[in-house]
Amino acid sequence: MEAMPRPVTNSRPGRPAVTSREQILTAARLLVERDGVQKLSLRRLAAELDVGVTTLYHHVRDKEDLLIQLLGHYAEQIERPELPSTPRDRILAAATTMHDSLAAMPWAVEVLTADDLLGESALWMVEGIVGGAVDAGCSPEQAVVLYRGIWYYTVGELLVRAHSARRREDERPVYRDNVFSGLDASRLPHLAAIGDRWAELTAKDTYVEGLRAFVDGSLADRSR
Amino acid sequence: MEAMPRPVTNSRPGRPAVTSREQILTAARLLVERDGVQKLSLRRLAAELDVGVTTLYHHVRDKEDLLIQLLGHYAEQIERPELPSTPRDRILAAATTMHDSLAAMPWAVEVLTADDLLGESALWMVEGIVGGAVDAGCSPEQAVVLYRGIWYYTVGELLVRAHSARRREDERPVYRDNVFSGLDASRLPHLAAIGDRWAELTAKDTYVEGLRAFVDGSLADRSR
DNA sequence: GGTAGTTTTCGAACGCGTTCCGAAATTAGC
DNA sequence: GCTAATTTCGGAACGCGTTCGAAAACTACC
Repeated sequence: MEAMPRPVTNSRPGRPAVTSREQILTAARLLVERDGVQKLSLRRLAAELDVGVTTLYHHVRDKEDLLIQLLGHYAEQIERPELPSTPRDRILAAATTMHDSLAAMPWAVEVLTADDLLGESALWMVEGIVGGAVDAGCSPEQAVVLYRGIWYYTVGELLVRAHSARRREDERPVYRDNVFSGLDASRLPHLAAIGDRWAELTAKDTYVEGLRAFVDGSLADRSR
Repeated sequence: MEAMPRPVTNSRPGRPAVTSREQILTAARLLVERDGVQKLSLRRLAAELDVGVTTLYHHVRDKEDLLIQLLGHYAEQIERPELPSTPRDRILAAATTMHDSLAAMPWAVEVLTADDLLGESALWMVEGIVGGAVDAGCSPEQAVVLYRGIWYYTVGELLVRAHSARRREDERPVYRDNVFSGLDASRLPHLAAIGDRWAELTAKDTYVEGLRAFVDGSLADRSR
């Protein structure tokens, strides 16, 4: 974090910058990996870089922007698996990679809704899904609808599960667990029949199961 | 917000409460409807009730708790439509009601991931989905998986769309619009083929379309 | 009436994201 | 060299959610 000697002529007028977007992102990554994303604040980041807090705002628009760019950094490191040649399986594989990669970055959930995805370097996964859909006989419109559905489903799953995981850490009771015990069996017969098993059933990871259902259902009513 | 004269004997020991959960929620609702959810802060709320800020923390655990309870209040007002008798259509109708009700409360997105749903008064929608699935031949396990998939998909759709809507308000450019113009057609052929139409295609509301695909795909591989 | 126990209130303080605006440090033109 | 333009820096301040702890207001019991 040492200020290195700059070239005497710096092409542009104005006060020379003491830091850069690149340095900020590197430091942010360091902080996230060292202390967790919860501890990442602009003030800490500025302190780490030995820079005024507001200085950061000349390089990133706001904290969300920072996190999005950080996500982009990580997205470049996602290793790209060999996608299957069958269209349907290609869709499933790309979506699963997308999901698992994001699930492996627990801090990412805070910005998941921000952008359709993780940046240019991760578009190959979108391509895998859209291309698979087209190869399976979908029109471009249907392919985009399919991709968006997968994205919604994936984001929802990640956010809801991350939230309930955080709750469990804080030892706050999960709301539903209490409600499902004493249900009015005449008004809500099926829920009452499930009863206590609800907690157990919602604990299971069923991402791929739902994904398969969604993809198969989408491909079933494609044109031609 | 006047302190009304209390009965001389108050059953419980301790300093008498100057406000109640009920009053807090009512005031919060007022603030939300008057100034929007963005302006709802515990400080404003305390000022509205003429009460110290920290006093609120004896009636609600934190702001998220407040919003969840607020959501529960609103959920009671969701009018309950006649659900179709066909299992599949019943699922679709219940899910659509769930989605549309939440979409009509734009402030609700801030807590959507918090709970599986909107409180006890809205369980009839869950019952509609789970019951429909069971009536269609699903096992209880499959029914719960189906419900959770719908919930993930719905939450994801609401959050992503709410986020991009907020972006549009702030006049921040949507990231993807810029990226999709110049794509490497050799690496990402299908995305390049779609090109500029991406923005237009993602603008459309395709919730029900995806929902139908998901439900049909789930029901297709049910037991028996 | 006094004292103990209980519950609620609320001011003070912390760290946070963000905005404002004047100061500082550089280049370009004279 | 001087001045103007330009760009970045960073201190001060705002409102926010949240925590802490001491004081207040009540009941119950002696």
